[in-house]
Amino acid sequence: MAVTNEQSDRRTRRTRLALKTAFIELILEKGYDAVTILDVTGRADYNRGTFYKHFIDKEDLLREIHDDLLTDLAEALVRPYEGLRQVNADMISPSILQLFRHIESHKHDFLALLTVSREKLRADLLQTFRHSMQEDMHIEMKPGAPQLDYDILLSYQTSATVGVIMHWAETRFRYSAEYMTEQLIALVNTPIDHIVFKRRT
Amino acid sequence: MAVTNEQSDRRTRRTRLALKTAFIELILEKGYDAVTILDVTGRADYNRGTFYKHFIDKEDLLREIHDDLLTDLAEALVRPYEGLRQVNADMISPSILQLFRHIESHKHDFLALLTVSREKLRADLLQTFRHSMQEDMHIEMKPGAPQLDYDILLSYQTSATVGVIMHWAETRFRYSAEYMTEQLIALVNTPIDHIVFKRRT
DNA sequence: CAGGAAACGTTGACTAACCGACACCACGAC
DNA sequence: GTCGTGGTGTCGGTTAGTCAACGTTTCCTG
Repeated sequence: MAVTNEQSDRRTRRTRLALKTAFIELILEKGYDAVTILDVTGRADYNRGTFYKHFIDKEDLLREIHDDLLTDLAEALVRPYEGLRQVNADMISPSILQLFRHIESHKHDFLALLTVSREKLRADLLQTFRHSMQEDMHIEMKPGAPQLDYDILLSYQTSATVGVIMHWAETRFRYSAEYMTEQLIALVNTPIDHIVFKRRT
Repeated sequence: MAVTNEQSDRRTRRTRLALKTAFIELILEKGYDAVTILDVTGRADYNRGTFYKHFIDKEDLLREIHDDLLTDLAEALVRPYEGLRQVNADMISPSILQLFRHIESHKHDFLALLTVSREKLRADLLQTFRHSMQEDMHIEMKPGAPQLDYDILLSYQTSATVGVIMHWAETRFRYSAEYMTEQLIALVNTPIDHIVFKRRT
């Protein structure tokens, strides 16, 4: 049997979404291991057999949720750059904001994935962001500035961004996407020698 | 073709509920007359043809929502009395609370019906409440108390209750079901001659 | 360890929902 | 006038989801 359709039929879209949503809720409530297929289909109000029309097993469903999220995030990150011939520093902020807003609107997905596999999520975020930035552009230094290596710059920036995102999630998204963006952009724009670290008295 | 079953199949339950919910949302957004079948099925994400598998037309759908609500309310009203041989005054409060809680949890339905046909809703509420109380019980006066006519008592009580509910809805359910119950019970228990109406100075 | 419950994974017959197409209206625009 | 444009109601063929049933595995508890 061919893998059949993708999202063409309303019914499949509805069902897959309902199963994913139910799964995420249940993971947050009782933890990944404790969730059964029966739980998922029960919560979503579908027949148990229907699950197997769409997914191989629990891991398969989780993997798809994971992949969906990462794909969407990568897309949100580069969408603001679409059509632009070159990207100046002032275009970074909208892009980061898009990214943070998307995370905020999918915070349950994010938290569920976080509880299941924190380090895998971090690693995949790093890899995805790096990859989609690398695909989309390269850099060129203004004359007089020190020449920077793009690969190193990317490592620096993506690590910092992902670090902030993980912290944001782990503190349960206390602040708004707007505030987080503001802070991150401020950090990017502040040379380290403008900051004074003082020893606690 | 037999009328088939009622709510047996998950699919029919899902679909009917989704269509009803979408319809209610749309009524509140743009008004009953402006809502098309295409709007409803679009919002609910179902094929237009599916609508006609379940409902004859827009009025049919509205009528069903209306009937559902009234049936549920009547049921909520008498459920607390179930199994009791006799009902004393102190059992009224839980019953009213049940009723108000149910309305609160279906406030969108209520508001939608309110905007479509205010007076029909009031009339049907009166009729339904009166009917389900009349079915369930009769009264007996304690010796020494003035002998009251049950039919008149019912008119008095149901009108008062429905009046309070309508006011509650029209002020967009500002207060909680608990508060409304408290107030209504206090009114029932306060003889009119304990209240002093003063002319505004 | 045995026995039983609970979840799994799969099957097959049935049916709701899908989609695209049809003809029919109502209405406003040109 | 008539030409869209947009909503209605209906149809037939196709496909997703339903339910009940099956044997299997897993895991707990007496």
